[in-house]
Amino acid sequence: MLTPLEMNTQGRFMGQCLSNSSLTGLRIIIGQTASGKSAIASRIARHSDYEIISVDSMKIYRGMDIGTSKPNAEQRKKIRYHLIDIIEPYEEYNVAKFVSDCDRAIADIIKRGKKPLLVCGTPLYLKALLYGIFADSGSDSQLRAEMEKTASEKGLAFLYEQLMKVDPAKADKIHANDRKRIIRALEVYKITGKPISTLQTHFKKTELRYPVTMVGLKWKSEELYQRINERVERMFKHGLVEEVKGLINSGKGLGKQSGDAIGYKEIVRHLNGEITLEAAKEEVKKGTRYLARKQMTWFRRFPDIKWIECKLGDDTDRIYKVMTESLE
RNA sequence: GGGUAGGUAGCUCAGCGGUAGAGCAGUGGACUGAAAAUCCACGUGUCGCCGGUUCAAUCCCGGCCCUGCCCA
Repeated sequence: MLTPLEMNTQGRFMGQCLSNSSLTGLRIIIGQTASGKSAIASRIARHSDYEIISVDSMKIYRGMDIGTSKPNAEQRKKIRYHLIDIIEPYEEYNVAKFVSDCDRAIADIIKRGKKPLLVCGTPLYLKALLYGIFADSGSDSQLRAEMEKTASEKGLAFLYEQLMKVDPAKADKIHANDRKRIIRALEVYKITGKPISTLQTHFKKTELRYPVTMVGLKWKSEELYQRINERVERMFKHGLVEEVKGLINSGKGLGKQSGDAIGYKEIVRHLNGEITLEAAKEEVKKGTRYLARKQMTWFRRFPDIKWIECKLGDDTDRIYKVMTESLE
């Protein structure tokens, strides 16, 4: 039998590859930032044979603990977590790596007779896991740098025109100002000789790579924002600024991707003397609200999510009960 | 009680005799190898209330209510 990773390379559907014990599918908890999904997932895992897989583009970085709300040492003693602390902040990561890392983690958990429980805060990663992603091209940072240079010298429109020539279908789909997507599309064309639009076909499939059961925590935005504000206050109280200072002073510093993390980029600006601490805190709150909104635009498009309505002051036992029943 | 400044979008405020605008906040969407990234789009609100002047009032006049400040 092929491993999930091998099947992914071949771009084939592999849902049936899972053992019989998980026929109802991969259990996935989704929710906006600060929705409480991690806490409830931990509680579920503590009382059963689940292991948690983090589907999160920022929890992968070692040393970025407070700002990404990772599980604490106590929790990690009781529950096994995957795809947390897998690389250094100065290292690079991407969706495709996530898909293969996650496939491997799932297979490993199942092989040991346990059940994976995915907790998703980065919807793109989940989508790529479920639908697959083309495997013909990596990325080329030198090529990107050259194109960035061209863009600043001759204007982005110059690159967009190139894209219109080599891949009109893709050019049509993206906006002429969307620098990153224009550069990526040209990068793929230059590496593979194929238009990226002919490779990016997986998301249109109707069959998923895994059968799934998805449950989501849903909040009214005002109440979620209140939780966000409280959580950001807590992060600062618990030493987020010191954490960022520590990362910078370690010598290696933050990377291009990890340095974009909400809660980190704002504090870096504060430490550089650009903004006050109070302003940084407000920016972190604002950025987190923005993140929550963007997560929701993805979730709205995911099919078959069972939503659990949450309210401030809710009985957490009730949510736990509904959640465990939904995941059966 | 007297004086004074004001009451316009969720907030801070600008504005003008021809029924209104900015910043911030907020909202919707796109998204496949940087995604906590990148990009696109979205501004009707009793202009405090009642009356008057006027062809026409958010704007001018009068009264009232409310808020800040000053004086008693």
